[in-house]
Amino acid sequence: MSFYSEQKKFFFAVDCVLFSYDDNGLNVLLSKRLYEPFKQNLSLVGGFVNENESAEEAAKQVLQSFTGIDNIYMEQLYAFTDIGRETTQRTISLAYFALINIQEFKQQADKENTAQWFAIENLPELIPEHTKILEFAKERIKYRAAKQPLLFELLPEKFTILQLHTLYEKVFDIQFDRRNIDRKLKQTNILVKLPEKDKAGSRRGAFYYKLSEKEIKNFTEFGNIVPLKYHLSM
Amino acid sequence: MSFYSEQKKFFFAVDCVLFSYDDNGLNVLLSKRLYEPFKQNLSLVGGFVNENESAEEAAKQVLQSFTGIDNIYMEQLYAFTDIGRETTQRTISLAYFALINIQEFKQQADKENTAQWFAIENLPELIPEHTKILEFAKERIKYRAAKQPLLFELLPEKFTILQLHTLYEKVFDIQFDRRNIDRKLKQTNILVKLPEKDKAGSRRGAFYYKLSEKEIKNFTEFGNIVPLKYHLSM
DNA sequence: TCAAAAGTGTTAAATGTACACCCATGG
DNA sequence: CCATGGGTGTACATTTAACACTTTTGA
Repeated sequence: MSFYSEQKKFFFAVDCVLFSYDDNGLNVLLSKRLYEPFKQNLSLVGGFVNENESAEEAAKQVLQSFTGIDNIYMEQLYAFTDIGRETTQRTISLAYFALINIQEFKQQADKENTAQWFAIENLPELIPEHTKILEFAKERIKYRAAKQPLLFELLPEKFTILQLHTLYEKVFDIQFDRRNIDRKLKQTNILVKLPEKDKAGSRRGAFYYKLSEKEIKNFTEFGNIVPLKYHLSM
Repeated sequence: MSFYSEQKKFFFAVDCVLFSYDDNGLNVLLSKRLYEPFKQNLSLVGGFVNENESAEEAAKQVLQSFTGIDNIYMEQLYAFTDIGRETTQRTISLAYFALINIQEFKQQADKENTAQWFAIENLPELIPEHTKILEFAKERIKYRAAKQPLLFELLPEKFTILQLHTLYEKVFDIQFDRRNIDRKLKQTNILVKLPEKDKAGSRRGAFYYKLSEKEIKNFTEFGNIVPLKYHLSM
Protein backbone atom coordinates (compact mmCIF):
# COMPACT_ATOMS: atom_id res chain seq x y z
CA MET A 1 0.00 0.00 0.00
CA SER A 2 1.70 3.17 -1.06
CA PHE A 3 0.13 5.33 1.62
CA TYR A 4 1.35 3.05 4.35
CA SER A 5 4.80 2.75 2.86
CA GLU A 6 5.43 6.42 3.57
CA GLN A 7 4.77 5.93 7.26
CA LYS A 8 7.22 5.23 10.00
CA LYS A 9 7.03 2.16 12.16
CA PHE A 10 7.76 1.88 15.85
CA PHE A 11 8.73 -0.67 18.42
CA PHE A 12 5.82 -1.42 20.65
CA ALA A 13 6.20 -2.68 24.19
CA VAL A 14 4.05 -3.34 27.22
CA ASP A 15 5.09 -2.46 30.76
CA CYS A 16 3.20 -4.09 33.60
CA VAL A 17 2.77 -2.80 37.10
CA LEU A 18 2.08 -5.99 38.98
CA PHE A 19 1.05 -5.54 42.59
CA SER A 20 0.93 -8.09 45.34
CA TYR A 21 0.20 -7.73 49.02
CA ASP A 22 1.78 -9.11 52.15
CA ASP A 23 2.78 -8.00 55.63
CA ASN A 24 4.97 -5.31 54.13
CA GLY A 25 1.99 -3.82 52.36
CA LEU A 26 1.81 -3.47 48.62
CA ASN A 27 4.66 -4.80 46.57
CA VAL A 28 5.51 -4.37 42.96
CA LEU A 29 7.41 -6.82 40.79
CA LEU A 30 10.59 -5.46 39.23
CA SER A 31 13.11 -7.26 37.12
CA LYS A 32 16.65 -6.72 35.97
CA ARG A 33 16.72 -5.48 32.42
CA LEU A 34 18.49 -7.88 30.11
CA TYR A 35 19.15 -5.39 27.35
CA GLU A 36 20.21 -1.81 26.81
CA PRO A 37 19.45 0.88 27.59
CA PHE A 38 19.67 0.60 31.37
CA LYS A 39 20.81 -3.02 31.16
CA GLN A 40 20.88 -4.59 34.63
CA ASN A 41 18.83 -1.78 36.07
CA LEU A 42 15.61 -2.69 37.79
CA SER A 43 12.47 -1.98 35.85
CA LEU A 44 8.84 -2.86 35.58
CA VAL A 45 8.25 -6.22 33.96
CA GLY A 46 7.50 -5.89 30.30
CA GLY A 47 8.22 -7.02 26.83
CA PHE A 48 7.82 -6.28 23.19
CA VAL A 49 4.58 -6.91 21.41
CA ASN A 50 4.79 -9.47 18.65
CA GLU A 51 3.22 -9.29 15.25
CA ASN A 52 0.58 -11.85 15.97
CA GLU A 53 -0.70 -10.67 19.33
CA SER A 54 -2.56 -7.74 20.82
CA ALA A 55 -0.96 -5.66 23.54
CA GLU A 56 -3.30 -7.28 26.00
CA GLU A 57 -2.11 -10.71 24.97
CA ALA A 58 1.48 -9.57 25.21
CA ALA A 59 0.91 -8.25 28.71
CA LYS A 60 -0.83 -11.46 29.78
CA GLN A 61 2.12 -13.36 28.40
CA VAL A 62 4.60 -11.22 30.31
CA LEU A 63 2.70 -11.67 33.54
CA GLN A 64 2.32 -15.39 33.04
CA SER A 65 6.01 -15.78 32.29
CA PHE A 66 7.03 -14.00 35.48
CA THR A 67 4.48 -15.47 37.84
CA GLY A 68 3.36 -18.80 36.47
CA ILE A 69 -0.24 -17.62 36.87
CA ASP A 70 -2.72 -17.68 34.05
CA ASN A 71 -5.77 -15.60 34.78
CA ILE A 72 -4.41 -12.44 36.32
CA TYR A 73 -6.54 -9.38 36.86
CA MET A 74 -5.25 -6.78 34.46
CA GLU A 75 -6.31 -3.53 32.90
CA GLN A 76 -4.85 -1.03 30.49
CA LEU A 77 -3.35 1.93 32.27
CA TYR A 78 -1.99 4.50 29.84
CA ALA A 79 0.14 4.79 26.73
CA PHE A 80 3.50 6.53 27.00
CA THR A 81 4.72 7.78 23.69
CA ASP A 82 7.17 10.58 24.33
CA ILE A 83 10.21 10.70 22.16
CA GLY A 84 13.51 10.16 23.86
CA ARG A 85 12.01 8.03 26.55
CA GLU A 86 14.68 5.50 25.89
CA THR A 87 17.90 6.61 24.42
CA THR A 88 18.67 4.07 21.73
CA GLN A 89 15.43 3.23 19.99
CA ARG A 90 12.09 4.89 20.02
CA THR A 91 9.53 2.62 21.57
CA ILE A 92 5.85 3.11 22.24
CA SER A 93 4.99 1.77 25.65
CA LEU A 94 1.56 0.72 26.75
CA ALA A 95 1.32 0.31 30.50
CA TYR A 96 -0.84 -2.29 32.21
CA PHE A 97 -1.84 -2.62 35.80
CA ALA A 98 -2.27 -6.04 37.40
CA LEU A 99 -2.92 -7.69 40.74
CA ILE A 100 -2.17 -11.14 42.11
CA ASN A 101 -2.50 -13.08 45.29
CA ILE A 102 1.13 -13.49 46.27
CA GLN A 103 0.52 -17.01 47.52
CA GLU A 104 0.03 -18.12 43.95
CA PHE A 105 3.27 -16.55 42.77
CA LYS A 106 5.77 -19.08 41.43
CA GLN A 107 9.26 -17.65 41.48
CA GLN A 108 10.57 -20.44 39.27
CA ALA A 109 8.30 -19.38 36.43
CA ASP A 110 10.79 -16.61 35.81
CA LYS A 111 13.43 -18.57 33.93
CA GLU A 112 16.08 -15.91 34.09
CA ASN A 113 15.32 -15.41 37.74
CA THR A 114 15.55 -11.65 37.41
CA ALA A 115 12.30 -10.70 39.10
CA GLN A 116 11.90 -9.55 42.66
CA TRP A 117 9.19 -8.02 44.79
CA PHE A 118 9.72 -4.56 46.26
CA ALA A 119 7.57 -2.85 48.84
CA ILE A 120 6.13 0.24 47.20
CA GLU A 121 7.15 2.22 50.24
CA ASN A 122 10.75 1.39 49.60
CA LEU A 123 11.49 1.22 45.93
CA PRO A 124 14.85 1.41 44.23
CA GLU A 125 15.38 4.13 41.68
CA LEU A 126 13.74 3.42 38.37
CA ILE A 127 13.98 5.09 35.01
CA PRO A 128 11.85 8.23 35.14
CA GLU A 129 9.18 6.84 32.88
CA HIS A 130 8.66 3.80 35.06
CA THR A 131 8.36 6.03 38.08
CA LYS A 132 5.63 7.87 36.25
CA ILE A 133 3.88 4.64 35.29
CA LEU A 134 3.97 3.55 38.90
CA GLU A 135 2.34 6.78 39.97
CA PHE A 136 -0.45 6.11 37.50
CA ALA A 137 -0.84 2.62 38.88
CA LYS A 138 -0.97 3.75 42.49
CA GLU A 139 -3.69 6.21 41.56
CA ARG A 140 -5.58 3.58 39.64
CA ILE A 141 -5.62 1.05 42.43
CA LYS A 142 -7.01 3.62 44.84
CA TYR A 143 -9.50 4.85 42.34
CA ARG A 144 -10.86 1.38 41.67
CA ALA A 145 -10.63 0.03 45.19
CA ALA A 146 -12.92 2.80 46.39
CA LYS A 147 -15.60 1.82 43.92
CA GLN A 148 -15.14 -1.75 42.88
CA PRO A 149 -14.44 -5.12 44.47
CA LEU A 150 -10.87 -5.17 43.28
CA LEU A 151 -8.64 -5.73 46.26
CA PHE A 152 -9.86 -9.30 46.63
CA GLU A 153 -7.48 -10.04 43.77
CA LEU A 154 -4.66 -9.44 46.23
CA LEU A 155 -5.97 -11.79 48.91
CA PRO A 156 -6.22 -15.55 49.19
CA GLU A 157 -9.62 -17.11 48.64
CA LYS A 158 -10.35 -17.11 52.34
CA PHE A 159 -9.68 -13.99 54.32
CA THR A 160 -10.86 -12.30 57.48
CA ILE A 161 -12.59 -8.96 57.56
CA LEU A 162 -9.60 -7.58 59.41
CA GLN A 163 -7.27 -8.66 56.60
CA LEU A 164 -9.47 -6.95 54.08
CA HIS A 165 -9.78 -3.87 56.22
CA THR A 166 -6.02 -3.70 56.74
CA LEU A 167 -5.48 -4.05 53.03
CA TYR A 168 -7.68 -1.02 52.43
CA GLU A 169 -5.65 0.90 54.95
CA LYS A 170 -2.39 -0.04 53.26
CA VAL A 171 -3.67 0.85 49.82
CA PHE A 172 -4.99 4.22 50.91
CA ASP A 173 -2.38 4.82 53.57
CA ILE A 174 -5.13 5.92 55.92
CA GLN A 175 -6.78 4.44 59.00
CA PHE A 176 -10.42 3.54 58.59
CA ASP A 177 -12.84 3.17 61.46
CA ARG A 178 -13.27 -0.54 61.98
CA ARG A 179 -16.96 -0.32 62.76
CA ASN A 180 -17.78 1.60 59.62
CA ILE A 181 -15.70 -0.17 57.04
CA ASP A 182 -16.46 -3.62 58.42
CA ARG A 183 -20.15 -2.92 58.34
CA LYS A 184 -19.99 -1.51 54.83
CA LEU A 185 -18.05 -4.49 53.59
CA LYS A 186 -20.54 -6.91 55.07
CA GLN A 187 -23.51 -4.97 53.79
CA THR A 188 -22.38 -5.42 50.20
CA ASN A 189 -23.53 -9.05 50.33
CA ILE A 190 -20.64 -10.10 48.15
CA LEU A 191 -19.01 -11.73 51.16
CA VAL A 192 -19.91 -15.18 52.39
CA LYS A 193 -19.08 -16.07 55.95
CA LEU A 194 -17.36 -19.43 56.20
CA PRO A 195 -17.68 -21.78 59.18
CA GLU A 196 -13.92 -21.70 59.81
CA LYS A 197 -12.04 -19.20 61.87
CA ASP A 198 -8.58 -17.78 61.69
CA LYS A 199 -7.29 -18.39 65.19
CA ALA A 200 -3.89 -16.88 64.60
CA GLY A 201 -4.77 -13.36 65.61
CA SER A 202 -6.77 -13.88 68.76
CA ARG A 203 -8.16 -16.40 71.20
CA ARG A 204 -11.65 -15.88 69.99
CA GLY A 205 -10.71 -16.23 66.34
CA ALA A 206 -12.04 -14.31 63.36
CA PHE A 207 -14.35 -15.85 60.82
CA TYR A 208 -13.07 -16.38 57.33
CA TYR A 209 -15.02 -14.96 54.45
CA LYS A 210 -14.88 -15.56 50.74
CA LEU A 211 -16.35 -13.81 47.74
CA SER A 212 -19.80 -14.93 46.73
CA GLU A 213 -19.62 -16.13 43.15
CA LYS A 214 -23.33 -15.58 42.80
CA GLU A 215 -23.51 -12.05 44.17
CA ILE A 216 -20.36 -10.76 42.54
CA LYS A 217 -22.01 -11.22 39.14
CA ASN A 218 -24.80 -8.77 39.82
CA PHE A 219 -22.63 -6.46 41.85
CA THR A 220 -21.65 -3.20 40.28
CA GLU A 221 -20.31 -0.64 42.70
CA PHE A 222 -19.56 -0.01 46.31
CA GLY A 223 -21.47 2.70 47.98
CA ASN A 224 -18.40 4.30 49.46
CA ILE A 225 -16.46 1.62 51.19
CA VAL A 226 -13.99 4.33 51.96
CA PRO A 227 -15.15 7.83 52.93
CA LEU A 228 -15.99 9.98 49.95
CA LYS A 229 -13.18 12.40 50.60
CA TYR A 230 -10.66 9.70 49.77
CA HIS A 231 -12.18 8.92 46.40
CA LEU A 232 -10.13 9.94 43.42
CA SER A 233 -11.19 10.83 39.96
CA MET A 234 -9.14 9.76 37.01
CA MET B 1 21.14 -2.91 18.97
CA SER B 2 20.89 -6.60 18.43
CA PHE B 3 18.06 -7.11 20.89
CA TYR B 4 15.94 -4.50 19.21
CA SER B 5 16.69 -5.79 15.74
CA GLU B 6 14.81 -8.99 16.53
CA GLN B 7 11.67 -7.06 17.32
CA LYS B 8 8.82 -6.21 15.04
CA LYS B 9 7.76 -2.67 14.33
CA PHE B 10 4.27 -1.32 13.89
CA PHE B 11 2.44 1.54 12.33
CA PHE B 12 1.19 3.86 15.00
CA ALA B 13 -1.80 6.12 14.53
CA VAL B 14 -3.97 8.41 16.60
CA ASP B 15 -7.76 8.57 16.28
CA CYS B 16 -9.52 11.57 17.72
CA VAL B 17 -13.09 11.79 18.92
CA LEU B 18 -13.74 15.49 18.60
CA PHE B 19 -17.03 16.66 20.06
CA SER B 20 -18.82 19.93 19.53
CA TYR B 21 -22.22 21.09 20.68
CA ASP B 22 -25.06 22.95 19.03
CA ASP B 23 -28.84 22.87 18.84
CA ASN B 24 -28.68 19.30 17.59
CA GLY B 25 -26.86 18.25 20.73
CA LEU B 26 -23.43 16.68 20.67
CA ASN B 27 -21.72 16.31 17.34
CA VAL B 28 -18.64 14.40 16.36
CA LEU B 29 -16.30 15.25 13.52
CA LEU B 30 -15.92 12.54 10.89
CA SER B 31 -13.94 12.62 7.71
CA LYS B 32 -13.78 10.65 4.50
CA ARG B 33 -10.86 8.30 4.53
CA LEU B 34 -8.36 9.08 1.84
CA TYR B 35 -6.67 5.69 1.83
CA GLU B 36 -7.45 2.01 2.04
CA PRO B 37 -8.83 0.13 3.79
CA PHE B 38 -12.31 1.65 3.85
CA LYS B 39 -11.27 4.44 1.48
CA GLN B 40 -14.05 7.01 1.18
CA ASN B 41 -15.80 5.66 4.26
CA LEU B 42 -16.45 8.05 7.07
CA SER B 43 -14.20 7.70 10.04
CA LEU B 44 -12.91 9.48 13.09
CA VAL B 45 -10.29 12.06 12.29
CA GLY B 46 -6.81 10.72 12.77
CA GLY B 47 -3.40 10.29 11.36
CA PHE B 48 -0.14 8.47 11.67
CA VAL B 49 2.38 9.38 14.29
CA ASN B 50 5.68 10.62 12.94
CA GLU B 51 9.11 9.71 14.14
CA ASN B 52 9.76 13.04 15.75
CA GLU B 53 6.54 13.56 17.68
CA SER B 54 4.68 12.05 20.58
CA ALA B 55 1.18 10.68 20.08
CA GLU B 56 -0.14 13.68 21.94
CA GLU B 57 1.60 16.01 19.51
CA ALA B 58 0.29 14.01 16.60
CA ALA B 59 -3.26 14.24 17.93
CA LYS B 60 -2.93 17.98 18.51
CA GLN B 61 -1.70 18.29 14.96
CA VAL B 62 -4.63 16.31 13.58
CA LEU B 63 -7.11 18.42 15.50
CA GLN B 64 -5.46 21.66 14.48
CA SER B 65 -5.42 20.64 10.84
CA PHE B 66 -9.13 19.86 10.82
CA THR B 67 -10.36 22.76 12.90
CA GLY B 68 -7.86 25.58 12.64
CA ILE B 69 -7.84 25.76 16.43
CA ASP B 70 -4.68 25.57 18.46
CA ASN B 71 -5.35 24.91 22.09
CA ILE B 72 -7.99 22.22 22.09
CA TYR B 73 -8.97 20.35 25.23
CA MET B 74 -7.76 16.81 24.72
CA GLU B 75 -7.06 13.69 26.70
CA GLN B 76 -5.88 10.20 26.01
CA LEU B 77 -8.72 7.72 25.81
CA TYR B 78 -7.52 4.20 25.23
CA ALA B 79 -5.14 2.21 23.06
CA PHE B 80 -6.62 -0.24 20.57
CA THR B 81 -4.18 -2.90 19.57
CA ASP B 82 -6.14 -5.88 18.34
CA ILE B 83 -4.80 -7.65 15.33
CA GLY B 84 -6.93 -7.61 12.23
CA ARG B 85 -8.43 -4.28 13.13
CA GLU B 86 -7.62 -3.10 9.70
CA THR B 87 -7.22 -5.56 6.95
CA THR B 88 -4.13 -4.48 5.11
CA GLN B 89 -1.58 -3.37 7.65
CA ARG B 90 -1.44 -3.84 11.34
CA THR B 91 -1.65 -0.50 13.07
CA ILE B 92 -1.65 0.40 16.72
CA SER B 93 -4.26 3.06 17.37
CA LEU B 94 -4.23 5.41 20.31
CA ALA B 95 -7.55 7.16 20.74
CA TYR B 96 -7.91 10.71 22.00
CA PHE B 97 -10.97 12.56 23.13
CA ALA B 98 -11.35 16.29 22.48
CA LEU B 99 -13.85 19.12 22.83
CA ILE B 100 -14.25 22.42 21.03
CA ASN B 101 -16.58 25.36 20.94
CA ILE B 102 -18.13 24.97 17.52
CA GLN B 103 -18.12 28.71 16.97
CA GLU B 104 -14.35 28.60 16.68
CA PHE B 105 -14.40 25.82 14.14
CA LYS B 106 -12.91 26.83 10.77
CA GLN B 107 -14.09 24.53 8.03
CA GLN B 108 -11.51 25.84 5.61
CA ALA B 109 -8.68 24.58 7.84
CA ASP B 110 -9.46 21.16 6.45
CA LYS B 111 -7.66 21.43 3.12
CA GLU B 112 -9.17 18.32 1.59
CA ASN B 113 -12.57 19.38 2.84
CA THR B 114 -13.42 15.88 3.93
CA ALA B 115 -14.60 16.61 7.44
CA GLN B 116 -18.18 16.96 8.55
CA TRP B 117 -20.04 17.17 11.82
CA PHE B 118 -22.56 14.46 12.69
CA ALA B 119 -25.03 14.50 15.54
CA ILE B 120 -24.11 11.62 17.82
CA GLU B 121 -27.76 10.62 17.86
CA ASN B 122 -27.66 10.04 14.16
CA LEU B 123 -24.32 8.68 13.07
CA PRO B 124 -23.51 6.91 9.84
CA GLU B 125 -22.05 3.45 10.07
CA LEU B 126 -18.41 3.41 11.02
CA ILE B 127 -15.82 0.69 11.07
CA PRO B 128 -16.43 -1.42 14.18
CA GLU B 129 -13.35 -0.17 15.94
CA HIS B 130 -14.38 3.44 15.57
CA THR B 131 -17.79 2.63 16.93
CA LYS B 132 -16.06 1.17 19.95
CA ILE B 133 -13.84 4.22 20.34
CA LEU B 134 -16.90 6.43 20.22
CA GLU B 135 -18.52 4.43 22.98
CA PHE B 136 -15.44 5.00 25.10
CA ALA B 137 -15.60 8.72 24.34
CA LYS B 138 -19.26 9.00 25.23
CA GLU B 139 -18.56 7.31 28.53
CA ARG B 140 -15.61 9.54 29.18
CA ILE B 141 -17.44 12.77 28.58
CA LYS B 142 -20.17 11.75 31.01
CA TYR B 143 -17.68 10.56 33.53
CA ARG B 144 -15.76 13.80 33.51
CA ALA B 145 -18.68 16.16 33.14
CA ALA B 146 -20.14 14.80 36.37
CA LYS B 147 -16.98 15.63 38.30
CA GLN B 148 -15.06 18.30 36.49
CA PRO B 149 -15.68 21.63 34.79
CA LEU B 150 -15.31 20.18 31.35
CA LEU B 151 -18.39 21.04 29.35
CA PHE B 152 -17.43 24.70 29.26
CA GLU B 153 -15.04 23.65 26.52
CA LEU B 154 -18.08 23.13 24.32
CA LEU B 155 -19.63 26.54 24.97
CA PRO B 156 -18.73 30.06 23.90
CA GLU B 157 -17.07 32.28 26.46
CA LYS B 158 -20.37 33.78 27.50
CA PHE B 159 -23.29 31.48 28.17
CA THR B 160 -26.48 31.43 30.17
CA ILE B 161 -27.17 29.02 32.98
CA LEU B 162 -29.92 27.54 30.87
CA GLN B 163 -27.47 26.83 28.05
CA LEU B 164 -25.16 25.10 30.45
CA HIS B 165 -28.00 23.20 32.05
CA THR B 166 -29.33 22.09 28.65
CA LEU B 167 -25.87 20.96 27.66
CA TYR B 168 -25.72 18.72 30.72
CA GLU B 169 -29.08 17.26 29.76
CA LYS B 170 -27.90 16.54 26.22
CA VAL B 171 -24.69 14.94 27.41
CA PHE B 172 -26.41 12.72 29.93
CA ASP B 173 -29.63 12.33 27.96
CA ILE B 174 -31.56 12.98 31.15
CA GLN B 175 -33.65 15.87 32.45
CA PHE B 176 -32.24 17.59 35.49
CA ASP B 177 -34.33 19.63 37.87
CA ARG B 178 -33.61 23.24 37.03
CA ARG B 179 -33.68 24.41 40.61
CA ASN B 180 -31.16 21.86 41.74
CA ILE B 181 -28.64 21.94 38.94
CA ASP B 182 -28.75 25.73 38.55
CA ARG B 183 -28.12 26.20 42.23
CA LYS B 184 -25.30 23.68 42.24
CA LEU B 185 -23.67 25.32 39.27
CA LYS B 186 -23.82 28.74 40.85
CA GLN B 187 -22.57 27.47 44.18
CA THR B 188 -19.34 26.28 42.63
CA ASN B 189 -18.13 29.89 42.43
CA ILE B 190 -16.39 29.20 39.17
CA LEU B 191 -19.06 31.20 37.35
CA VAL B 192 -19.01 34.97 37.08
CA LYS B 193 -22.27 36.74 36.35
CA LEU B 194 -21.87 39.30 33.57
CA PRO B 195 -23.89 42.50 33.33
CA GLU B 196 -25.31 41.52 29.94
CA LYS B 197 -28.36 39.45 29.28
CA ASP B 198 -29.31 37.08 26.53
CA LYS B 199 -32.68 38.45 25.47
CA ALA B 200 -33.26 35.86 22.77
CA GLY B 201 -35.00 33.32 24.93
CA SER B 202 -37.39 35.45 26.91
CA ARG B 203 -38.68 38.94 27.52
CA ARG B 204 -36.99 39.11 30.85
CA GLY B 205 -33.66 37.91 29.51
CA ALA B 206 -31.16 35.58 31.15
CA PHE B 207 -27.87 36.79 32.50
CA TYR B 208 -24.71 35.68 30.78
CA TYR B 209 -22.01 34.02 32.81
CA LYS B 210 -18.41 33.22 32.11
CA LEU B 211 -15.82 31.06 33.79
CA SER B 212 -13.83 32.75 36.51
CA GLU B 213 -10.16 32.51 35.57
CA LYS B 214 -9.23 33.02 39.17
CA GLU B 215 -11.50 30.43 40.73
CA ILE B 216 -11.01 27.75 38.11
CA LYS B 217 -7.37 27.49 39.12
CA ASN B 218 -8.13 26.39 42.66
CA PHE B 219 -11.14 24.39 41.69
CA THR B 220 -10.84 20.64 41.77
CA GLU B 221 -14.15 18.82 41.69
CA PHE B 222 -17.85 19.29 41.54
CA GLY B 223 -19.81 18.04 44.45
CA ASN B 224 -22.29 16.19 42.33
CA ILE B 225 -23.54 18.58 39.72
CA VAL B 226 -25.57 15.67 38.46
CA PRO B 227 -27.26 13.24 40.85
CA LEU B 228 -24.94 10.54 42.09
CA LYS B 229 -26.84 7.79 40.40
CA TYR B 230 -25.81 9.17 37.03
CA HIS B 231 -22.12 9.15 37.84
CA LEU B 232 -20.05 6.58 36.02
CA SER B 233 -16.85 4.94 37.00
CA MET B 234 -14.20 4.25 34.45
C1' DT C 1 -52.39 42.65 31.48
C1' DC C 2 -50.72 38.48 30.40
C1' DA C 3 -47.79 34.94 28.57
C1' DA C 4 -43.44 32.94 28.95
C1' DA C 5 -39.18 32.12 30.74
C1' DA C 6 -36.00 33.50 34.75
C1' DG C 7 -35.02 33.22 39.29
C1' DT C 8 -35.04 31.41 43.91
C1' DG C 9 -35.86 28.38 49.19
C1' DT C 10 -37.68 24.74 51.94
C1' DT C 11 -38.20 20.23 53.53
C1' DA C 12 -37.94 15.35 54.01
C1' DA C 13 -35.19 11.34 53.16
C1' DA C 14 -30.99 9.01 52.71
C1' DT C 15 -26.46 8.66 53.48
C1' DG C 16 -22.11 9.12 55.88
C1' DT C 17 -19.44 9.28 60.00
C1' DA C 18 -18.18 9.54 64.66
C1' DC C 19 -18.27 7.09 68.54
C1' DA C 20 -18.16 2.85 72.89
C1' DC C 21 -19.54 -1.11 74.73
C1' DC C 22 -20.17 -6.26 75.11
C1' DC C 23 -18.49 -11.01 73.58
C1' DA C 24 -15.84 -15.17 73.26
C1' DT C 25 -11.90 -17.66 74.27
C1' DG C 26 -7.36 -19.83 75.65
C1' DG C 27 -4.08 -19.51 78.74
C1' DC D 1 -10.63 -14.89 85.52
C1' DC D 2 -8.71 -11.85 82.64
C1' DA D 3 -6.41 -9.97 78.67
C1' DT D 4 -6.94 -9.70 73.90
C1' DG D 5 -8.80 -8.98 69.71
C1' DG D 6 -13.67 -9.83 67.52
C1' DG D 7 -18.05 -8.24 66.83
C1' DT D 8 -21.90 -4.99 66.67
C1' DG D 9 -25.63 -0.42 67.08
C1' DT D 10 -26.94 4.35 67.65
C1' DA D 11 -27.33 9.13 67.06
C1' DC D 12 -25.93 13.19 64.87
C1' DA D 13 -24.48 15.76 60.81
C1' DT D 14 -24.37 16.26 56.10
C1' DT D 15 -25.89 15.70 51.59
C1' DT D 16 -29.27 14.93 48.18
C1' DA D 17 -33.41 15.40 45.68
C1' DA D 18 -38.13 16.50 45.30
C1' DC D 19 -41.00 20.11 44.96
C1' DA D 20 -43.86 25.46 43.47
C1' DC D 21 -44.26 30.00 43.71
C1' DT D 22 -42.78 34.87 42.51
C1' DT D 23 -40.52 38.12 39.25
C1' DT D 24 -39.70 40.50 35.05
C1' DT D 25 -40.92 42.51 30.84
C1' DG D 26 -42.16 43.12 25.84
C1' DA D 27 -45.90 42.78 23.10
